[in-house]
Amino acid sequence: MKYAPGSIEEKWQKIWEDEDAFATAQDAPKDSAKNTSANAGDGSKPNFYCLEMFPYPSGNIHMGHVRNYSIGDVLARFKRMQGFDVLHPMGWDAFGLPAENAAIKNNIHPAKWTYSNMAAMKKQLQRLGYSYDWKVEIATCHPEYYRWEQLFFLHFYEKGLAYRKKAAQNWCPKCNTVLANEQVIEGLCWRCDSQVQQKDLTQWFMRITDYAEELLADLDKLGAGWPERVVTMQRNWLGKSVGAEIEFKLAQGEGGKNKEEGSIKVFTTRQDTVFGATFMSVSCEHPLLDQMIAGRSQEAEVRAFVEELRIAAAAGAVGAETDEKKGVFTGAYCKNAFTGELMPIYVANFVLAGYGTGAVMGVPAHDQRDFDFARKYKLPIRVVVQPDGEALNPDSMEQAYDGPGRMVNSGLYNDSKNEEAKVRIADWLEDNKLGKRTVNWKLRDWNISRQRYWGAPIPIVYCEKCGVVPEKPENLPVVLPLDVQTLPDGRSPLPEDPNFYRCTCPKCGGEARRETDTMDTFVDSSWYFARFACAREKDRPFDPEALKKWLPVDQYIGGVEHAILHLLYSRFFVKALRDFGYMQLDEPFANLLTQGMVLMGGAKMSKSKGNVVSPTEMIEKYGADTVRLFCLFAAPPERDFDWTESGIDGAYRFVQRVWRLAADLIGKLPPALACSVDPAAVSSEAARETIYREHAAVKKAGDDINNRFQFNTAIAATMEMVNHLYLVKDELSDSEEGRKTLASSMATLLCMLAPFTPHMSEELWQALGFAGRATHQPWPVYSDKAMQRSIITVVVQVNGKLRGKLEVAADTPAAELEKAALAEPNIKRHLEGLSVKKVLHVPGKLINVIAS
RNA sequence: GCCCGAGUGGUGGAAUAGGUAGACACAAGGGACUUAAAAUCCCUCGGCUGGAAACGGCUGUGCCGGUUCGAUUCCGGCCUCGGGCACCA
Repeated sequence: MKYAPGSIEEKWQKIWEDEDAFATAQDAPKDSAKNTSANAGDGSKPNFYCLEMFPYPSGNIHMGHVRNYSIGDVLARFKRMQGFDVLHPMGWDAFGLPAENAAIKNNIHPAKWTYSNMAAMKKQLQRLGYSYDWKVEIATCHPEYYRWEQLFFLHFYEKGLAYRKKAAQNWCPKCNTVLANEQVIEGLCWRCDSQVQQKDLTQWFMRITDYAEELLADLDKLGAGWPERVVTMQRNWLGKSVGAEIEFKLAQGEGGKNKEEGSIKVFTTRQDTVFGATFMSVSCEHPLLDQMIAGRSQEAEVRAFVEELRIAAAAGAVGAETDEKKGVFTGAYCKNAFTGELMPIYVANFVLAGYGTGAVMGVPAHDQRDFDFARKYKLPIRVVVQPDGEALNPDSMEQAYDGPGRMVNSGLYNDSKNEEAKVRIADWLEDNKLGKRTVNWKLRDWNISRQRYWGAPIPIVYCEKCGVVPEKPENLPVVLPLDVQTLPDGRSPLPEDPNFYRCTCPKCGGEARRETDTMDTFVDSSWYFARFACAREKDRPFDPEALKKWLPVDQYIGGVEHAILHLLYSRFFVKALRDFGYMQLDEPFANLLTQGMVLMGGAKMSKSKGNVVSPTEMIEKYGADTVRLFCLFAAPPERDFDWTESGIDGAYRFVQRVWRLAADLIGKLPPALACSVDPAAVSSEAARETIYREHAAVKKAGDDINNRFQFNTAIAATMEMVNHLYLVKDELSDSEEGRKTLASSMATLLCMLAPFTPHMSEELWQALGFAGRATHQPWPVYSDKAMQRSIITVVVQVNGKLRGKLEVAADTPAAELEKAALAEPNIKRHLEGLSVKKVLHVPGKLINVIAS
């Protein structure tokens, strides 16, 4: 019986499909509720939602997909064997730019390109034997999907959570569209690495900042189920700073001829250092700037400086910490209400217009950047916080001091701790209406407008009479027209397609123009996991009962590159949908596994580097089972691993080794179930040892899969079992009890391998004459009794060093054991000339003789 | 600069609760089978070292120190690599 993976795999994929082997009970029972306990006790089947990040239909799956989906599939299959009702769906993140680029390049319609890619990739996924319930497949480019997204947009709009704003936006010249802040990585476009520019545009925003506090607070809830670094990355991205806003009134400076009106507000986390504020710096976009410099001798110089910064920003030369701190005096002053002193106002290149108030009070003694700036422009430095046991001298300081200490030069706050002063000064600001406590976030609202064609239309209409008018829910979906020609320069055809943009105003019925921007595709992927729970729902986006049953996702698996983008947007969406009344859920993903990359020669696989391994070729050569097995055996899932030819060869060898082992036993074994032989019922040592190893392997593999996602060691456990079975199979084949033992072990082995190499397991399960399907077997149950060995090895140490081993009966009394340990020749030798102080005994493990 | 994570054989990696370091593989070497090769099956495999052998000794988990009968594991300090954030006031 030769191992021919191709035909076996095809055979079983067909059978699984015919038998609808991976169907989920989509009609949730009426009183369903999230129930993830394997022993619910009430007879209902516990449920488990296993989800892998759905792919963009580029046309071909790559090894990263194979790894991602193999991890998910092992878990889904394992959970089914454990008795869970498992939802394991797959779909397509089908809108997006590559479809348009391909359209331009190959002169094919984006829709056609996308749909044929989806079909091709679906075949590839099926070829890998993944246990998806394809009946709930979804594609975000389908109007039946995005109609609900458009409905959600109307809710966002109605609640003021979607709004239009003109502002400087991140613009990618290559993609011809704006980008959200999250999509700009170190000043470059996340997709094409082009230098991002700034452009003034009117765009639609989602008010994600309204949820900042909750997004931050709920990170704590995720703690146990999410990798710490993802939580940290989100926390940093939200960027909460607690401090105060302080108002500084403009004041008459020397020879001031200008009328000084208004005030400059700053945000600071260090209001305790306000007595040390000796100058003010503002961004070049500060609203009071024009007024401050108008007619002053400094005007020309300031304008030149501002222009210089603007050119740099437009070219994408975004400021970095390493850039030289530069500024120009405006000629204007403001007054520090605490010291009564005048503070010169500078325009400075390091002040961000978009953070805080666009103005910063300069406290040179206690902020490094202000310190550098003050030294450069000869501005006064005043120490107001003294660290314990050290006296800072403003003239000799070499760097700012930003640690804790006692207040000095700060009027009535002197001598108090700076943390106390922080509170009292905040109180004072509020009492005297010169400021207030406030919180600042790094998080910005989410720009979701894209000047692209292949996306979900934003359901908004512009009417000359009524202004911005939301589409009526009953008019949804606003269908993206498919009968358009993509434009060669990448611009969207929608603004030039009257059939699309011409419409009637939902309010007054007059002629109006449709919004021609489409939604960021990250909107599409921010709620797909919920739709999977009730994908066939026709008249509403969700069936609340189904959501209650399946959400949150019990295990979400995907690449860490989505740590901020997708995972943050999805969390926001769930909270918003909850507030719209669609779900009772705070967080979408209870547990998150971020899998590592598949590398080749230490580098990420990429076409340009020429180090790509095609999954299709590998499957042809070795079969899907081997490819799956290797992806999981090479390393633990979170870690990157290197693809090696010899590595997959090894996996292939193992698969064949199992095959030969079973082939040799076909027709010789009685039908059996996993773990079905009582060790007390066998007489031979070989049989007992085999049963012992069988149960130990089940325990280890189950633990490794369930609690640790350590698939590599779970596989290692099956390998050890196979190695052992090779050694004993001839001996055991000779007796009735031996054949029973072998049959039980083989059943156990095939069950344990079923999540990893499902086709081979099915085929051998059938060939050995076992009943039913390997896929539908319960996960084997080990018994502690079967794992009790009668002879155990006890390690003997002298002063913590291994000096000998004792093979003894497991029930040897402790005193006798210790005696035997001391009598062991090598131990005796090491104790020569020493006196025994103590004998430490860890039962069943070791004896440590402490002597000196 | 700040915040995470990781450093273990020739290689990928094990050691789950402080208790036999190197499971399981890959590579390498040897043997059996074969006319031969491949495949397969079996054995060896951290370094140094004693012994004919059986079996021992020393050393060893990035570096230095600490706690402990005992440390890859805990604590303190450092080094290197990887990742994230980065003019955030």
